[in-house]
Amino acid sequence: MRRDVFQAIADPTRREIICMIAQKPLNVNAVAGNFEVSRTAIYKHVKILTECGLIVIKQHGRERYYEAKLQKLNEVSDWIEQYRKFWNAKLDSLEEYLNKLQRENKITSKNKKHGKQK
Amino acid sequence: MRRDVFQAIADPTRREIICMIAQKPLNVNAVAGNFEVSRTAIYKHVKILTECGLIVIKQHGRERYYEAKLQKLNEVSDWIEQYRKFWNAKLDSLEEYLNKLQRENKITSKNKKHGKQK
DNA sequence: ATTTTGTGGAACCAAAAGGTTGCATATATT
DNA sequence: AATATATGCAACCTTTTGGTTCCACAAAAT
Repeated sequence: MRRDVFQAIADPTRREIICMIAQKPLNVNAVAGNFEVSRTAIYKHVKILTECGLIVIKQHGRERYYEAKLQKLNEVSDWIEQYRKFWNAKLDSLEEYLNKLQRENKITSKNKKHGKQK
Repeated sequence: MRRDVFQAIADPTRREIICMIAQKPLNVNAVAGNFEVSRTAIYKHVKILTECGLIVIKQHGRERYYEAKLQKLNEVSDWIEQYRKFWNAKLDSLEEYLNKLQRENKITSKNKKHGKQK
């Protein structure tokens, strides 16, 4: 039973749940009311989210409110950030290419001006 | 057969594969050589990664080199970024609290100065 | 020409994931 | 006290996932 943030956010339903309770804390029924699936199914998703620390539970009488605690998402964005330089490098060389095109275009424009100006 | 980036990076083996070929393009055997599992297992992981666009294949003779193409990871980091304000907000109020503590401490220090200066 | 190497993929399997119904229990409401 | 509501969770089912072995085929190497 692997339970890390990467796996937690892999499921679209769980991402929706995160979206909902990030706005304001809700209890299971309130969350389940917005889905087709049963309360138990939502309960299981929420359990996974609490087990990996993306949600905390605040009890009020018999009701339990789920609160988003999304700092753990940093694990994911940190992992992604280490690769950003790779695709930025690619984009940089694209930019360079475009600049080169532009320089060439300038020359062409000059030629045009000289050769075809009306 | 859902095939989105969130699900693709959920598996730790696939994240390792991404890490490896981000350094330099490799073929299946080279990748599989670094894992305990079979070539076929790696082949399947790579297939998933290509199907969601995180990897492209460059063929050289009978060899196929996998290249990382990680721009799609933006989908994930964009999703995370929309929530950063939530946990930053929490950090902000912590900072405010610390500032308040510091202000109170200043007053205490002043009192100390007045009362206990040598 | 024959053998070796690199690869894709079918067929199969066990475990995990995501769902359900049904029941127990604690807290509010009447 | 009796009823209604909010919740946790066991038991069960189906589909997906991650793995395997085995075979086919194309390109290199001998």
